[in-house]
Amino acid sequence: MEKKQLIMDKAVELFAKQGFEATSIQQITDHCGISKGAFYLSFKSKDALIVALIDHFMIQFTENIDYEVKSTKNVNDLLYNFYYAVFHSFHEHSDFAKILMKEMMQSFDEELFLKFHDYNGMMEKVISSMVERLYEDQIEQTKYDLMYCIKGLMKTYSELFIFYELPLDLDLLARSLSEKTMILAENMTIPFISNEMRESFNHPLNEKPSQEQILDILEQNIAEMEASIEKESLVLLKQQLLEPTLSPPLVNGLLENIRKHPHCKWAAYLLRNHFKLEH
Amino acid sequence: MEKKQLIMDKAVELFAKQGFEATSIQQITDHCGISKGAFYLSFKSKDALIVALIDHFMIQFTENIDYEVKSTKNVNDLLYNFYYAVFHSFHEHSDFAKILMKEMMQSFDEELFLKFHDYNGMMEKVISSMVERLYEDQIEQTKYDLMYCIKGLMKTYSELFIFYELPLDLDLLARSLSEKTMILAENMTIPFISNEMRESFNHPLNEKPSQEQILDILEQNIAEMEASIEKESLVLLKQQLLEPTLSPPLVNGLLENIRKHPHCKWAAYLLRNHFKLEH
DNA sequence: TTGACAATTGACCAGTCGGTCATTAGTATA
DNA sequence: TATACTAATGACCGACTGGTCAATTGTCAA
Repeated sequence: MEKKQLIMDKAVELFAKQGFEATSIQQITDHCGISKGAFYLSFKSKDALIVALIDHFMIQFTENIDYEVKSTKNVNDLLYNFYYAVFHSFHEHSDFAKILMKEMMQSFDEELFLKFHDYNGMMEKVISSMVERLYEDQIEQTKYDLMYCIKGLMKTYSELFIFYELPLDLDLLARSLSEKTMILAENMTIPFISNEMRESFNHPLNEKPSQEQILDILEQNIAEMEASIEKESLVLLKQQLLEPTLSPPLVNGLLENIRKHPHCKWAAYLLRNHFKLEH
Repeated sequence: MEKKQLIMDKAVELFAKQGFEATSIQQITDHCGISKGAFYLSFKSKDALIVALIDHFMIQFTENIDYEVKSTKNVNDLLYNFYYAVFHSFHEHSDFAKILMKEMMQSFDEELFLKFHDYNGMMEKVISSMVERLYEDQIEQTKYDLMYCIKGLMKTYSELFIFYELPLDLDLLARSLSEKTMILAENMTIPFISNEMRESFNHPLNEKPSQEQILDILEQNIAEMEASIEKESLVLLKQQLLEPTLSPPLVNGLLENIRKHPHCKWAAYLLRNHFKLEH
């Protein structure tokens, strides 16, 4: 299994440098010191590799931001923590961030397109819930504009340190962008994005995952993990999913146990939303 | 020569739909109803085609915005006219805008990268001069942040109607974004982008074109045009460049004559900057 | 040491690509 | 009609791609 990880690590490097289409499997396997045949023992195709990469990183990214927003109690810290977490994640995985920015715009493959669409929808949900917590119904008219401004700031300021390799003052950046966001939220009067407009490029794909789907993922995670606190926590959470007996603090603690494990991030995100825990 | 235009038109359609790399020359020639060999009578390679496309549209785009900003007398209309012109151009050439957004991020080819860099630099100059006219030295600290916010708004709101095909209320959009920009300019206090930072991803490429270079371009334009008012204007402007005799209004009138002709946009832009005409 | 099994290899395949060029079709002049 | 010229064609080329699979190597229990 660590062969899979090796391939993913080296592939991310090459994709970031040259792009997905421009990188051949031969290059990847040369870079790994393995044969071409060995690649196909770990991934059934080149497309399967990029899908695995996107899932691997996007799940971590989405979960991190979601957790940060949900676990911030003081509303005054919300924007700061959000931006800090966003750019911290981008910076930590800057090679993947490069791939994301390059390929997101031109995923002609149906499966990839839907994937990006889904993760985009999740991110919008996180931003939306943050905006609602911040301003409740004060900015009903301009809510969607504010969300798009936040996304615009994220994108533009990301490019600065993703494509140019600058030292990054995360604290200053988060303070600067949260100030900009607050200024906009409190002064905007002319919305451009209406409710109907948003619905016309609707998100019919972003269905809530059913309990069965969550169960599947849990069982899969449990199966592929060695004995550990994380594994026991997963088993307990699975029981809780089937028949709730534990109190919220206990459930929350179990989630804290598993969320640090990279392979459990997705399960943690789904369960947190399922149990409607705010932190 | 109109074969060249046919190929460019059809290629833009296909590139917008499928991307540059994913579109083969065979597809383009099939779509044009010509043979593969005929393609190579008009362009020496596939790369030469995309370079020609980028130049063709970027020159028009840059020139349009520059003209709009320079010719707006009333400072109160400046932002509105700027955004209106930007999105009007994007909308008018939405197929090319798609290509631009997709390929700009991943131009591994040295020549293309420098081209994008150059046009980006020109666009920043236009925005910079606009910001300076609007706020002079009131916002020295936050000037670059404001510029990046403007670019962020442009990018994010472009996606709305470039990738989803929505009806576009240009007036509302321009009003909405210019309000946002003004709010930011007047209230921002925490800059993130410092002078030193900007210099570290510097623009050493964006040299002023020399008089000789402008002359070259003028002569090239004159040579490939049939007799017309535009051609005569070009000849007069060439003389003016060599030894200035005409008064500013006359020069301005000549520029007005040529700027509507697609092939003269570039010359008009260069000359306007050379003669330092404000409108 | 043997033999059964799993892991790994890289030559090979069919297909696509950008690009070339001998050949052909079209056209205007004499 | 014959000639001279250009415009246009598409079969062909070499390079490279993602993917396969018979052959080889490595591993470990008997």
